[in-house]
Amino acid sequence: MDGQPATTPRERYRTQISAEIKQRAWAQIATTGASALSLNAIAKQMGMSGPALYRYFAGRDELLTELIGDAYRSLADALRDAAATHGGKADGPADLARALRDWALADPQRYLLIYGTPIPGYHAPAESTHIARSIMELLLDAFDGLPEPAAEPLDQHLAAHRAWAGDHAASGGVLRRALTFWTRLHGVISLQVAGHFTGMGFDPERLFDAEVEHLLDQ
Amino acid sequence: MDGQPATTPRERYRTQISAEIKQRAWAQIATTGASALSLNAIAKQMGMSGPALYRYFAGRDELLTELIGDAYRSLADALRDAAATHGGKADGPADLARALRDWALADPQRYLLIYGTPIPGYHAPAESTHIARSIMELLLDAFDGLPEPAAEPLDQHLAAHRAWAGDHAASGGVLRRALTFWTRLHGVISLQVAGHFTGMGFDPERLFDAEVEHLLDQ
DNA sequence: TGTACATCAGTGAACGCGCGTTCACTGATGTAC
DNA sequence: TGTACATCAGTGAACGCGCGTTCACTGATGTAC
Repeated sequence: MDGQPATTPRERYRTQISAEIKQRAWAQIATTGASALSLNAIAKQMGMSGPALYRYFAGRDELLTELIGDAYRSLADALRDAAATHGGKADGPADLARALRDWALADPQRYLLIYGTPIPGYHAPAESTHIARSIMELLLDAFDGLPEPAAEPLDQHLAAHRAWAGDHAASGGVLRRALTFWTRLHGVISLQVAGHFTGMGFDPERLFDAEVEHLLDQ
Repeated sequence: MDGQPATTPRERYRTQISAEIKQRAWAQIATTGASALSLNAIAKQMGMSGPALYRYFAGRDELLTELIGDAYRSLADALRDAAATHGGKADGPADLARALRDWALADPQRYLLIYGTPIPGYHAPAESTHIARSIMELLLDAFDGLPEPAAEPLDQHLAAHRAWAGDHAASGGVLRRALTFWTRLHGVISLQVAGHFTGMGFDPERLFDAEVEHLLDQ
């Protein structure tokens, strides 16, 4: 009758519990940071015993791996949405910038899980490399076709070392602008998220907006 | 006979052991990161029992506080040296940029101790605010007196919210350029240190140098 | 120079904690005939 | 519809670990007379 793959009650239950574990893991990370992520603490919150979680994740590292994957995917989605809703290309980069910023500030620890201090002894899953690359492609798309400013020495180097651009046929100038865009945004965001602007008096958003403004005449 | 404050053998011994503790703490941080800093592990390395360290530091937090203070001071010194050795002002900012980069890459974990993900439950000592401010003053000095480019809307906002500039009489344009300089450099450095450039193919140093190049016509 | 005392670095045992992970198990839910 | 079996979520005890920190103590070093 229905063509969808049948989902048994047990399967539904499984995915539900699995989702709750992740959700509580995120809540924990949001308050105490990723290094304090504890399976036992999550289990206790859910009214279960610690070993029960091993029915859902092979261990702490696997849970962390899934969380990092989710974070990456969530960011990629947010940027893809921002790129899609804006048809006209002229404001493309600016929209991506604001999407990145909103995503980062919505949950700073989630941002830091990806772009913050690497967790000692932990190696990012291979999947994250793919997602990171697809994010870069979104950036390249946003800059591709914009009026190109004067060429710079860096353009040649990037054009010659474009492994990160995949199949994208972006010019050296586009590569440079997209990459510079990316590093500048992270400069403002990471300093803000780590609290280095607190007490300085100015509004970080103004600083961020100014960086975005400079994109087009960069 | 000698006017210096007398240093007894005991005092000398104390400062020596104290220094060795810190040194081993740094070595530990360099390999496993700050969150894994362990008093017991340090004591074991030194062939002492754990509680012995309490003769030198009131606890783990105090040791961390001192390390962070040392890191801040070390960075401030490096930047001050870079500012001092260069008499001509034109290249001042570029020298500061390279000093910052060299300092960060010489010991990435030390850089991350300050600019990376904040340690959960730990609050930076008040001293670090002072040092951070003195660093910003070095930046302002470096930009002060350079030919000023066109004014920007951000200039006014910064001129009106200049708590972080202390007594410095820098113009809005100088405030903006110094601050933007700072965030852009951290963008490149933090992404590199967190490993987000690995496998991308290009040379991060070229990207950094390009950012520095843009300083003067910013 | 010698003796009595004070200082203080370091020890070892102990406390209480939480962690990740394994293991044999109970008991409920689903499946096959 | 009913019975026999398989699946599998969750439990509780246990292992071994390392952590920060306290406490009463030993023994060496320094100080005062």
